[in-house]
Amino acid sequence: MVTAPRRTRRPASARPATIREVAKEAGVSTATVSRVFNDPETVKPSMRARVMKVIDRHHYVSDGLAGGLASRRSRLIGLIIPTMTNSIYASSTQAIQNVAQKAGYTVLVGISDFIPEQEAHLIHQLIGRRVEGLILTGAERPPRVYEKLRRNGTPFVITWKLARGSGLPCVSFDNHRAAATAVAHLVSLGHRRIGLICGETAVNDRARGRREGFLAAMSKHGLPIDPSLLLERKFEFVEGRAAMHRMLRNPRPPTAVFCANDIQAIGALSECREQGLCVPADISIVGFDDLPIAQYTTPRLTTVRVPASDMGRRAAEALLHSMRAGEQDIYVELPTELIVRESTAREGMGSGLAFCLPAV
Amino acid sequence: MVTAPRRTRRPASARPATIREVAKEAGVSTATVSRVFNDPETVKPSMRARVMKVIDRHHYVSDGLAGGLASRRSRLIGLIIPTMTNSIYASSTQAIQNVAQKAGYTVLVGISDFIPEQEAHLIHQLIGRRVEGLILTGAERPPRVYEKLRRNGTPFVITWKLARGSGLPCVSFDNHRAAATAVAHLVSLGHRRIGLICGETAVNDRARGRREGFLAAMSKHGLPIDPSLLLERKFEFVEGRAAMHRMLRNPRPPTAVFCANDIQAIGALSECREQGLCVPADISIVGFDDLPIAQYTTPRLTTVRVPASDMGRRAAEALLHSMRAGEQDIYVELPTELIVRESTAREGMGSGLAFCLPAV
DNA sequence: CCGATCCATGTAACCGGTTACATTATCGGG
DNA sequence: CCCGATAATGTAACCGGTTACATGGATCGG
Repeated sequence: MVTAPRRTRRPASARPATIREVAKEAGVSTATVSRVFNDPETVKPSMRARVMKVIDRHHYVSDGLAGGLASRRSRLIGLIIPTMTNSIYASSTQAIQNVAQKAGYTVLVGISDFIPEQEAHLIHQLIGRRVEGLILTGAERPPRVYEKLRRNGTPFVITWKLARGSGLPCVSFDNHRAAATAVAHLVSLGHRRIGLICGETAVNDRARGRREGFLAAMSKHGLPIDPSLLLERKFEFVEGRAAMHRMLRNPRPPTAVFCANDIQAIGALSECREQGLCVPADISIVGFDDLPIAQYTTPRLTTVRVPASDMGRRAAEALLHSMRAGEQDIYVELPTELIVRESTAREGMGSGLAFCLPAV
Repeated sequence: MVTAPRRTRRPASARPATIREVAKEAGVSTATVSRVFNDPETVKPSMRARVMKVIDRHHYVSDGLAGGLASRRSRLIGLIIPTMTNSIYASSTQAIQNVAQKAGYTVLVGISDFIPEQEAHLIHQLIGRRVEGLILTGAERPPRVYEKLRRNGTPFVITWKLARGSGLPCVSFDNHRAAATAVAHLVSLGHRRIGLICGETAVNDRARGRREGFLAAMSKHGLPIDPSLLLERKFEFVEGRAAMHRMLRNPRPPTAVFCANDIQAIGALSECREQGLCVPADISIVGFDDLPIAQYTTPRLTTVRVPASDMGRRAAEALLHSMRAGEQDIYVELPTELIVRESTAREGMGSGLAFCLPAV
């Protein structure tokens, strides 16, 4: 039996051209071709033109793997976010992409789905891709992960969570304080029985920060905390809805609910409407994030605006700087802002007001 | 003056370990270490354990650039989408990520922002990263781009647009037909004066498909087309709002509007409410995409459900298959579905109905 | 007990760029 | 017209993995 050649060659047209082929055809050395890309000023215009012609003719695209390996610069930065279904991450991601692109970097995005093991795996993968820097979401992960980052010399920065005291580089706002602001707003409107709907604190230190901010604010204002009014759900509309459903079946339902993110808040809003309750007359709702959609709900959502885009931009800038400078002491705290719209009102206004929505 | 060494070395702890270091310390050859990763069954368990110990101790992470170069397999697939702010792309992206991950691939996402040059640039970049396959949005791009893909042997698949007749591989639904369905629904409710709000057809062949579907359906039903009722805007809530504002200031406003995406539809909805109009009593609105949020608007949005997640999954699967098989004839058409909710009603019902929302 | 076979491992060429350094053109001044 | 400086280009050793092939040891049937 005749053995076929081991590696079946693709048709020539589909095998990308190499720098040596280009160099040969242009009658120059590979170094010159390389310089045409990386240091165009150092090659004489006439020669540059000659090389460019060959490049264009062959649709030559320089191999980033080889280039990255040789130069020890992948021109890649990594980003890990927990989910794509919450559009708040779209804002920060967009901002990061912008900064990165301007600096000549490509962004590798990993989605962890709130699963710590998945996140650790993604970090490993991205280190393997030799990203020159990494933007992480949240600060909580096993020490071995941080150790791996350190040993592989990958600079990183944490977002969405202030990593106070830990010495970890971070660019974020204060989840704790922001949540407290929301509670303070509700208290100032006379609410005393306030519920909380938030993400799963076991796998989400941002949600935990907000929860703790909520609890701290409650006790600061001398309000009792009813554990049956503390609900944790996944980041989905339906989950927010289900949580609110539960909240309303409580023998003593709350007069206001703080939702630690807008997605759940909008689900909650919809559940109230379904139950024939008027927001804000019967019950007040505060969200968190200030998604674009928050201005378009009925009623418009009172929420905590989070500097997602700014945070992304500054995190990326800080990361690029730390990549160049080699030092990692980044600590940036960004402000949040309570946006009061229509979903919150004085406690005890009762139902039947003119602007109360009828159940459909 | 004393010259410093050219390349300042990072501290040893931050220089990632190499396979040769690991091999040496474990007392084996680099081939064995490599096999521990890529072909674990072929190395004796005792040896594997010995190597793994060294790997763990050093937090060794194999260099994907070098590996990709040597094996000619980057284990990367590329995805280009126009924007992150429309969450419909999150669904398809998520699905793609899932399939890719299961097959051992990482997804490189590029955002084109609806700018053709930007898209061409991203495609070039991704080819350069030696993605083994590429998932594109829409079919329209200069021939040189397709030529570049061909010459570099990068398989690809087009999504969000059926590339009929062009012979280009695609997995999509039919924008044209889906839009026509929406119009048919409105016509069946007695509407004759129907407006269109859609994306910018000049840079978006999906929007163009929907627009053409709209026009075709209108003339099929013998309805006149008023150019002043054909509006194109960017994909933003505010843009949909502004478009509807314009629509309503028309001397003869439409009784129904088809919005070629939900984002703009929700903006339009909000503008109607602002103007004291009742949807659907005064004016009907149909969206397109069926974003999760469409169930939570007031009124709930009638819209065309698009198989985003399915499409992403099938596109990724088809791409992986075509990467292996080396052939590129993919043509998959997925169904869409009109989801009738509350934002559409019979024409001429007039205002003042019980469930009409008062302006706030 | 020997050669064929198979399994586990080692050797080293190679992937396609980059870049330090060497070499050759170019140019201005004496 | 020659010399030294400078600009432009070439040479070839890497970068850190992979893998075809070689090698050596164990197994086994005859």
